[in-house]
Amino acid sequence: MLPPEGAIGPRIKRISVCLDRMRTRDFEELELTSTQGSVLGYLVRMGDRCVYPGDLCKRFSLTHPTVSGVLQRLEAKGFLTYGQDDDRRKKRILITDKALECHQEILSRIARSEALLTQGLTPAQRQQLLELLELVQQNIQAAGQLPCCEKEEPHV
Amino acid sequence: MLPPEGAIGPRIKRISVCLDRMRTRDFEELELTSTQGSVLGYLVRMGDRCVYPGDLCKRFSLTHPTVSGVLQRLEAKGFLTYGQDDDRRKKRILITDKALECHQEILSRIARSEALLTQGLTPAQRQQLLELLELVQQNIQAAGQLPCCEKEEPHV
DNA sequence: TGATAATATGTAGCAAGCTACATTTATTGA
DNA sequence: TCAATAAATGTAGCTTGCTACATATTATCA
Repeated sequence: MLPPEGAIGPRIKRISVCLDRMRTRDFEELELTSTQGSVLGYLVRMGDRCVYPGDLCKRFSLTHPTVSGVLQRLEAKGFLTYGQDDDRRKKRILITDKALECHQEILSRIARSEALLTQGLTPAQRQQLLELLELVQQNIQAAGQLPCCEKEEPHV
Repeated sequence: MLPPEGAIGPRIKRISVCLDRMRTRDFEELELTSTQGSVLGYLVRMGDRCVYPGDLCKRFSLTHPTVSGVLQRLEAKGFLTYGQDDDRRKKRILITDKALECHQEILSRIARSEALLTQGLTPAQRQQLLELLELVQQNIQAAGQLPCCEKEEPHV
């Protein structure tokens, strides 16, 4: 029975929540939240390559209703549009000029928050942290922690 | 401009979200969510010591409206009551028999998720990760990332 | 003492997670 | 070919975060 002081889980949760709070404040002047900034930043970095909502689910380990909501809010604010694709089950995502205009701001704010996070760590420590987090992530994903409603239940 | 693969922030966020999802499923048979389990587990471990909502804010780095909501739902499900204190601004939290009955289950589920998280890591790696996360947390808190509405704005 | 400030909590309303269910389109196999 | 399955997304309703605002009580100090 580990005392909470020595527990990894609560510490990760705290950092995640604080980081989201900080980033949402930092993104405020762009009319974006932390999550919206992350998604839009990813779309910007992907450039011309087609991105579908399902890709965002995998990329961010989120369920499709979550991604759906974020995309709807980004569309409502004019940062992207949501079109049809050849495969009409899919929706092709296109970022707008408004998004392109502020894309440098988005990327630099993302980079800034990332830099603040690992401030004072040596490059070796940073690398170590990254590798340890990868192991932790694998542990969770090995435990079958994909979103419940996304799981395929193969027919008998 | 770090590529997302090498970024610490997104990785921490992903792990945090996946962990919450996993724990909420694991807590399902106890009629608790991940957050509710964490809070109730803390209260159980505190035993007779007085705990107030404000203490939970500090403990979990959450704002008071968030804590308020969690406590209200725990009270609605009969896991605790919410009384008056000598200092009538404060509300004293008392866990009920229902909570005491399942407290072993709660604590063992918390321990189980913690164990899964660091499965396969050596004790040294685990310790390293903990220390690195502490540094990261200090970086965030040094950046003044306490909840905005909790901040005292000293009068001129 | 009594006004002002600080402390502790509550409520409203929003974003972002989730599950469960529904819908539409593609794919597959007898 | 066409029924059944899979895939991709949407919606409803919940919890958990947040900010902003409101309220009640205690503490402070001129």
